[in-house]
Amino acid sequence: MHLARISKGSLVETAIGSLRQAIENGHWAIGERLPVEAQLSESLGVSRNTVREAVRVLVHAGMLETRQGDGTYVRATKDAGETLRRISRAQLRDKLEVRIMLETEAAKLAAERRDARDLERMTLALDERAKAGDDVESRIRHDHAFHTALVAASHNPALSELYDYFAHAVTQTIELTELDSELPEPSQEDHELLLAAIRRQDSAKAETLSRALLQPSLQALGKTHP
Amino acid sequence: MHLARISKGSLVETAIGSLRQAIENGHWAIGERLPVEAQLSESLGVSRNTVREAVRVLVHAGMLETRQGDGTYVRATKDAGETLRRISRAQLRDKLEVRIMLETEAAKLAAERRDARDLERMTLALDERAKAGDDVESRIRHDHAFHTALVAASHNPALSELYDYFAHAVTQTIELTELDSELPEPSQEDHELLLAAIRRQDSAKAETLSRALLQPSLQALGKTHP
DNA sequence: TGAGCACATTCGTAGGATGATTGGGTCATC
DNA sequence: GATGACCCAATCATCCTACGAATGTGCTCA
Repeated sequence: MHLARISKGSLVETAIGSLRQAIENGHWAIGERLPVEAQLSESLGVSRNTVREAVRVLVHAGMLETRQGDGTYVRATKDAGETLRRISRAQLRDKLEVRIMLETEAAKLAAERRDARDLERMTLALDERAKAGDDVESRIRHDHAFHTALVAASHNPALSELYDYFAHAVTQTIELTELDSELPEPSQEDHELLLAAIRRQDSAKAETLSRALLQPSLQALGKTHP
Repeated sequence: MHLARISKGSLVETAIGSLRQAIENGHWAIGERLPVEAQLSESLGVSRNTVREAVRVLVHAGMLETRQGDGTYVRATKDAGETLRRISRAQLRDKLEVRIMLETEAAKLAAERRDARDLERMTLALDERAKAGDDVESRIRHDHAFHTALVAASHNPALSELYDYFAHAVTQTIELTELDSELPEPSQEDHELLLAAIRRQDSAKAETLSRALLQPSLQALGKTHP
């Protein structure tokens, strides 16, 4: 049996929740200035230190902005941190699916936008990957470098950042659950073909090959895996 | 001429950077316990309050975990918050491009996985959108509901969360820069066709229609827009 | 009019004090 | 020996007061 915890969390967490909800409900509009810390401290019934920790968290979540000597202002009504927290709780299969779609779209764009430097980086990483041979640790490192270079060749920084996050999240989960051995590993040839498609700017082929690269891993995962 | 700022930010920000780098460099392994607050306070040369604010931020970034009466432990070596911060700084065009690719992939999946409830929600939202007529505020609200329902029909929570974030980020930026009037608005017919494709599980058509829906907006944006 | 300065306001940092929680050790009991 | 109650040190959580730093405002004075 599972008993719910009595306390909903620390005072700081409660304060974060109150402030977040007030902002999401539009209690303060974007650009508007919040009451001063002392005022918030009194309203929330906690000390100024506690308010400061809560505000600092929301600042890093992109909701607030503080300016010393001026005040605290609302920057956004959506909590970016909460978004990632929910994503991190998603199932491995779903995260891997997102990673694959990000990489596939990146491959398409890369085929259209790649320049000489992009090709150079991808080629180098792939060569190193081949040289790694049975050195698993080295092969994984250069494999990662190749995929990162591929996504970077899309010349979309937002996409690159997002891919890095999902690739890292997926890798870490796989390592922690020790699923490595159960998952199929894409061959060097598949990688070479993908790079070749991008080199000759064959966007459609790059899409197909990229998707095929990790699709087996996705199918090896049941919906039951965390 | 532009002079670099002397200080990289407040002491708390500096402390966050130090701790983050130490963790990323593996100074403490995952699961390992950090020194106590007093120790960190001395090592970083800042007060304990400052350390606490920094640690609290990293806890919400998913890197650390604190347990009262026990200690502070490393949970991950990548800072999820930093990822979103970089994404939020990306150009509007890049974010819109990511939003479009997320929605397009979602449309494909939705065509395969949608159930009766999904179709019901999408149909309802689209009908309301039509009824809204010249009521811009209402039309936007139901348009948003339709797109959210469409992505939800992919039955991938991670994808849904991600889409919500980008849709929100794009919408907010557009509103703040008052670009609304310059951007083309997809017609009701285009939406109806997309829903029809999803209803008859025509994945390929859903992909094409979804991409076509927002592609004009993307092209209306130059790389120069923030 | 305009430049510069004084000042109140506000966030930033420091240090100490106390409470709450946890984990481990001790010890009596069976 | 196993078990449970209890104590205790370590650690985070919260609060308080004080002072520093930065900002915006309004006033002074040339």
